[in-house]
Amino acid sequence: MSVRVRFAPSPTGNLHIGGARTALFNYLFARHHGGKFILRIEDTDTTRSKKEYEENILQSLKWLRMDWDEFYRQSERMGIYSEYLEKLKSAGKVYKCFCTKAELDEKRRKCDLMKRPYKYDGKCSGLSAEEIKNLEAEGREHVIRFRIEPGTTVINDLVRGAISFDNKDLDDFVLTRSDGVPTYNFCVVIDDALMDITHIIRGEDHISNTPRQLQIYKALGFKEPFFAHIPLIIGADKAKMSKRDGGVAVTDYSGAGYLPEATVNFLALLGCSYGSDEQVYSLTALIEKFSVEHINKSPAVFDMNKLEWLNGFYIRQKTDGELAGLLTPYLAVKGITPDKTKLAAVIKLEKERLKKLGDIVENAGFFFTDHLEYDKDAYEKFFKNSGVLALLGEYEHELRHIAFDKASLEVFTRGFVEKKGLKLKDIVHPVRLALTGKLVSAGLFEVMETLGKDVVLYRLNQPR
RNA sequence: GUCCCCUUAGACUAUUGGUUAGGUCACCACCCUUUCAAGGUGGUAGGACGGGUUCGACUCCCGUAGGGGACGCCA
Repeated sequence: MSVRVRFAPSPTGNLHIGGARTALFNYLFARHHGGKFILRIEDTDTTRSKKEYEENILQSLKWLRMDWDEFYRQSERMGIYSEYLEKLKSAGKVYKCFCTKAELDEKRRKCDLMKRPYKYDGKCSGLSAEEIKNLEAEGREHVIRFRIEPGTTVINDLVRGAISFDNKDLDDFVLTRSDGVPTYNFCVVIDDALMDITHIIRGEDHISNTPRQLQIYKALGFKEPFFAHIPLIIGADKAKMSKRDGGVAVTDYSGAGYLPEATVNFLALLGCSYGSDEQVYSLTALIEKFSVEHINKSPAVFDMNKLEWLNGFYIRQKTDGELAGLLTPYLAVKGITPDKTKLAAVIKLEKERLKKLGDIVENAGFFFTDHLEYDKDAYEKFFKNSGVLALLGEYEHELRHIAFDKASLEVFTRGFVEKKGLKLKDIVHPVRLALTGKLVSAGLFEVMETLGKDVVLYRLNQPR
């Protein structure tokens, strides 16, 4: 049987960067084996699921270049779940539970107080037909719970080997809510079985759900899939990823100007290896080399440094033309709409200095503005010095007669400082400050050439 | 607290009982140099701890410590 895997996000938030990695591993596995990658939206939580989140998830997956072969939405499959619920009912595997949320909350609170683990106590598991009738007559709502069998449940995990659970640590969990909508633990099983999912690759946060799900497989006589629980991504502080780690949503990263190639490459490297010391992998290369055997067991820290390095690397691989298209939106949001020639010249200078596309604004904004903002400390240091100002004045004066290409500018400038008995840096730094407002930039003479004579002469006069 | 999982440098990883424990990011130094970046060269830094098993342990087993996850009418 050919491989079929799925990514099953719930649309209760934007696609999480960790979720994207889970999707990636599934995608790589499917493509590596020539199997199918299925996308299934798990939207049974009707109060929290939002269409906009589903759209964000689809958009993020597309941005990462992951295409899916089949698409499902659990909310559209309700009939199927109730059909299987009937089977469980007639097999006596489930029961109605009339406990209210308030009652359960109270029990949980008490357990917490006594430092005892909470587990549903099975209060309603032995209700007689008559008791049920009476409760229903009172108009009491109920959920359906699954009756856990005694014994032990073993997960044969492709990443971790055998993981075994004593069923007495499991409680009778809810299959359908009081409004009749089935819950996650029920729907996943039905869907995975009916969709012929062969391998379930998901985050290790699902390990503890797996024994419950396995019980449903057994009760319904479904064939068990293979499981591979992958380690989670954690933040620099070793806790869950948070906003401070650079964003939790894929769209945070796309928005900041990380390239999909870099993001995919980086995520693929977290918690997995590919049989060589190479760090740079295209999607195609990842597909070729991916293997669950190479997935690690321990959580991986999301290392911004490495992401930035990879992203800078991929930016440098882009052609100037590609970069023009990529960078334009980042300038546009700042109201900058450069002409093609100017943009091309700026890209040449900034390309190898960008860690992310969004850096273009900070790095090169001065090329496109009429109102320079000067670095405050640097301004004090250089432009409160009459000697420096006089020097700038002379430089500007002589510059009027110089051809404005970087080679001529450099020859002239070197001659100028030599004549004055100065070092090159004595003129370069104040000039850079006057032209860019900053102490760091691309090569000064290239900057001058790109800025053009008029602007350069004008800006050299401004500090006075 | 209970259950489950994990543990090679600051970070990601290689190693599958015999290696001078390898690579990458970060960091440091030097080169290049007008600053930054890029590039080049070199460097600092690692098997959590304690017991076993074995001729030999990073690798296997046990314990401890630390970390992560789960404990919902969320997924």
